[in-house]
Amino acid sequence: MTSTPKYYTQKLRILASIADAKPGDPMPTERELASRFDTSRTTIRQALSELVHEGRIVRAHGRGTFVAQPPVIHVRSLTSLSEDLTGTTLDSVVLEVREIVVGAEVSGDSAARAEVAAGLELDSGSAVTRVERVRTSDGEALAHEVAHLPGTYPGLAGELASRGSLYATLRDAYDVVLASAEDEIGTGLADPDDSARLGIAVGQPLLLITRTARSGTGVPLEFTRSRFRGDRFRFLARS
Amino acid sequence: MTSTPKYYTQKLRILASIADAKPGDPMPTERELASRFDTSRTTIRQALSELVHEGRIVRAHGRGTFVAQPPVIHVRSLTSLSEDLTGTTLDSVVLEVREIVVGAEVSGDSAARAEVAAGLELDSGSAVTRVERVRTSDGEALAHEVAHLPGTYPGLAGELASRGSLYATLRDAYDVVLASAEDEIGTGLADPDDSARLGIAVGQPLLLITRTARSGTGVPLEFTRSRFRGDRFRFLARS
DNA sequence: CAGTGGTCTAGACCACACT
DNA sequence: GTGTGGTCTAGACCACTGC
Repeated sequence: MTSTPKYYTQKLRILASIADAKPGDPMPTERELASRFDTSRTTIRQALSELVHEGRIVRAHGRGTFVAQPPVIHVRSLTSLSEDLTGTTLDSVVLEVREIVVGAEVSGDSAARAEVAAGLELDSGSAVTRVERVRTSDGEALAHEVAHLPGTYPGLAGELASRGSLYATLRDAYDVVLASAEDEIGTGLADPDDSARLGIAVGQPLLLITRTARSGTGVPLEFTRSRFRGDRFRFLARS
Repeated sequence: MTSTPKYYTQKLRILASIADAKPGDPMPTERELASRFDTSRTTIRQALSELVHEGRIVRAHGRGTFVAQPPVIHVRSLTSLSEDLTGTTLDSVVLEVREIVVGAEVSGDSAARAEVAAGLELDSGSAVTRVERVRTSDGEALAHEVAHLPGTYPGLAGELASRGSLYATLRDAYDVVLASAEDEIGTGLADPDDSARLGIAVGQPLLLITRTARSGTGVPLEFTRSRFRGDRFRFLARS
């Protein structure tokens, strides 16, 4: 049997020490923990890093380390296809709405555009509307979401701003009704872009969700990639 | 803007160097990479750790580091409630089948038992059948799964052995039909137990899935907690 | 400015696999 | 034994926050 590494012992001790702490409570500093547990700061950081990955604590550069907030649970209902939340509200901030041409041999993110074309089952050169949003709850950024809709949606930015929900906007302003959806869910790690957009550390676990929604006749109407904070979010699928 | 850390630059360089490598191909050793990129082994390890978390490479203690296999996608179909897989087969190894009493004030895992009682909507003291399995694909351990079924199932271990699928066994041998299910999905980190059971490193990201399945009348018939390897697995939910 | 977390170093020793 | 990855140290400096 492998012996337990030191950092893991420290992790459990730290976990026990915050068992009845409230979200937002400050933790001892890394140097303080290192001296208290008579170990190196490196080892303490390894223990703290796992607790950060598990969503138990959060680190704030220059300010300190704090006990984390409990996770938000995102309910994805089958019958209504609406998005809902237990307890809190999931809002969104639109970063950009623009038209692009998919599958084209343009510089840069051509792989991403080919993927969108495949997801929407479109030919190269088709026009697609791209909607980039940050999903928030209580003012805290939880996810970065890029949706792609086949064709053009004149005035979409304005309609979205006044309605909030993308699905409600599609239904009410454009008569587009989604009948089924498929979500592929995996894990990933925050890169520097995620870090900046979501205010989390690089390397933090993410929940990656790729959604393809279709009409009643099976025509793809939406292809969306979402990157949710793994420490603050859970996904609920009903079937 | 924050400057890019050195380990992140190395990560991208390493990623580029294995762009056209095949799964299973050996990587240079950590010490070799450190000397080649003129940096410390610590920094190289930080870069490699992220690639491990992302499922791009795997580390084997004492043997070396290798390019990882592509992930397996688990399809969770709504209509049949059956479990299926794209490409490969998802098998299972039964570790244990036994009866327990939930919610009881016993030593140790009383919190877990209370949780099971709540999930199955049972009173404290009820009898429950506990089925512990390891899910495998191509002989590789992908997940650890603990299912709880209300009541007793005489001969379940034997029936399971001859049929394989838990749902098929419940339906064919016990006339238990599941009509709906709810999956709560989040991320987690491998602890030493996960590490031993799944053959992965402590701290590796996991996909945590808690499933509650019910009869047509809404009575809970199954409460299962699964811990899937995040680097080798994706979950597909249809609705 | 002082204090926090973030990165990096050079080196040591341990645990494990293979020969 | 040799070589691999796994853990740990003591210290340095950087980047950010808030006084």
